[in-house]
Amino acid sequence: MTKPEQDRNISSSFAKGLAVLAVFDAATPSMTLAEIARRTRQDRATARRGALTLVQAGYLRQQGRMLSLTPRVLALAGGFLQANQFGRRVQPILNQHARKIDAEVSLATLDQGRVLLLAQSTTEHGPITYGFTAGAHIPLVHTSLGRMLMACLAQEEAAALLESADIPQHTEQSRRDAAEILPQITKARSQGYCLTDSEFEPGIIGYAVPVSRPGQTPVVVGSSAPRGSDTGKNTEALLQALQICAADLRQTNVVEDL
Amino acid sequence: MTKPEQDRNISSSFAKGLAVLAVFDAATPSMTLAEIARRTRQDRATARRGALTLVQAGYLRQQGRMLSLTPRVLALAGGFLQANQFGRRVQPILNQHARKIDAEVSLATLDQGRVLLLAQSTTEHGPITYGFTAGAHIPLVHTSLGRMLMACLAQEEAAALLESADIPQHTEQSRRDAAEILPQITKARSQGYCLTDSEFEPGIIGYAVPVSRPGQTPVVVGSSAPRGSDTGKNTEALLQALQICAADLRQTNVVEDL
DNA sequence: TTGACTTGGTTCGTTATACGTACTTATGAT
DNA sequence: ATCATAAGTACGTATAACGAACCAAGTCAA
Repeated sequence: MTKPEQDRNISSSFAKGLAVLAVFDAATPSMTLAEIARRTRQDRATARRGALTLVQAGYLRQQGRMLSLTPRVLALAGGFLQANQFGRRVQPILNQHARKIDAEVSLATLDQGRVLLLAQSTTEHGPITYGFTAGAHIPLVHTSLGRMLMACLAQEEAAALLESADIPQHTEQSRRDAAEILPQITKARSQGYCLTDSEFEPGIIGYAVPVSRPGQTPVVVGSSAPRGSDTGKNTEALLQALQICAADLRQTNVVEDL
Repeated sequence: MTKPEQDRNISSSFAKGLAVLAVFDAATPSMTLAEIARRTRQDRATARRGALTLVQAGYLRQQGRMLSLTPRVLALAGGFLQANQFGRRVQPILNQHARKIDAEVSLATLDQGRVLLLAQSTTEHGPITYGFTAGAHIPLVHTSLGRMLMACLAQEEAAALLESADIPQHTEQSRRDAAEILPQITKARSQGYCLTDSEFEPGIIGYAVPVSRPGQTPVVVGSSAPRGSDTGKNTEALLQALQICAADLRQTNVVEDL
């Protein structure tokens, strides 16, 4: 037939099941079977089998007709975090610098065109907290982390990614034109850091610098602070602190291969 | 035939694939195909299909003949953490009390008979850090967290769990006899807290108190500190702080249903 | 060197199994 | 009541997962 040569090395049922697990994100923490089927574009019966299998495996729990994730999914992430020594090597560095600059410091990478938060300092001092956690997806085009990540890519890749991304309007200052944003990315790449001003949260300036070396999987660290009177002076200090943080992280070699 | 009546609602291929994903834990962060097959007790060809599917889905990466987890698994955990407001509600509470008592505070639950770390304060002050992260499995029988978790179960359940658990010898002080440990659990249940002394790390005292209400899924918070001259006085203060921490967590209602 | 062993990859016939349609039974809102 | 949506059940069919058998390449010991 005109069948697209189904790869015998790939288990399609497994792939479909994984898709079911993956639809549970921050936006939709608990869903009905019908909803899962719709979002995964799977047949209801198929989605149901996948979901019930996940329930039996302990990754989903069913209360009434709603399905939601169980803590067991954390164990999957735990494997990654432990393997890469996040607890022992990464987190201390983030915390140390966070305390120094008195603001939250975040480590992020790209995951299927979205910004994936890998780790985050969790000292209490920071004036702002968005409530993000490791594993959270954050906006791509209007955050310093996202733009710096795109700047880690080659120009064409960044342009393509930006093109395919949707551009929401978080604040009045959010730039909405890709033609206006791309130069910002180019600039970030050449100067080695990225600043955003009020494009995600009004009055908040975002700072980000790269951690990964050119060619590697993009990884960046960033922070944010409210715009104040001494912003100019602070910017200098913050960026410098982030650069040191990035250097410390590079030395651990844990971000070598993500 | 004598077939064990395979449930038509469960996708066995999917379940097998999940098993492949789950073998990647802290002990074995990267494995070969043959190793995966052995540990999952699957046919080599079957394990290979599962692993390749995971690679294609982006959860595993292949370098040479070694397979390891990608950061994408964090996104799965992120769904759970965001859904339960860990970043916004849980983490701040843990940090706050950690700072007060100047030690790491951990939140844990039971997952298939093992202790699963849900979250952890990450202030830098604490004198000791084991490098555990959210999603890590920690010892069950020789930690205060583990024993307090067992104490949250009914006596028979706890006994059964203890019976089935293996009892390693982390230190010279590690009690190795279940008949000696069970009373400790009973005691923890009746007095509402649990202490362990040097059974996991020499010279370290572990403290834990329950968070969940009786009947709910067991959840506990705990901390640890080196044994000092003023231990007795500290114990009082630490336990009290943990109790308050637990009460604060209860008020958030986020641990209601895990 | 040889030989025994492990690993990764491929092929392929068989059969188990996942699929999806169709139908029935809840649930809930208007 | 009706209409709409969700969940559960059943089953015939097509397919896709299975695992045995195979080859090739590497590893280690004798």
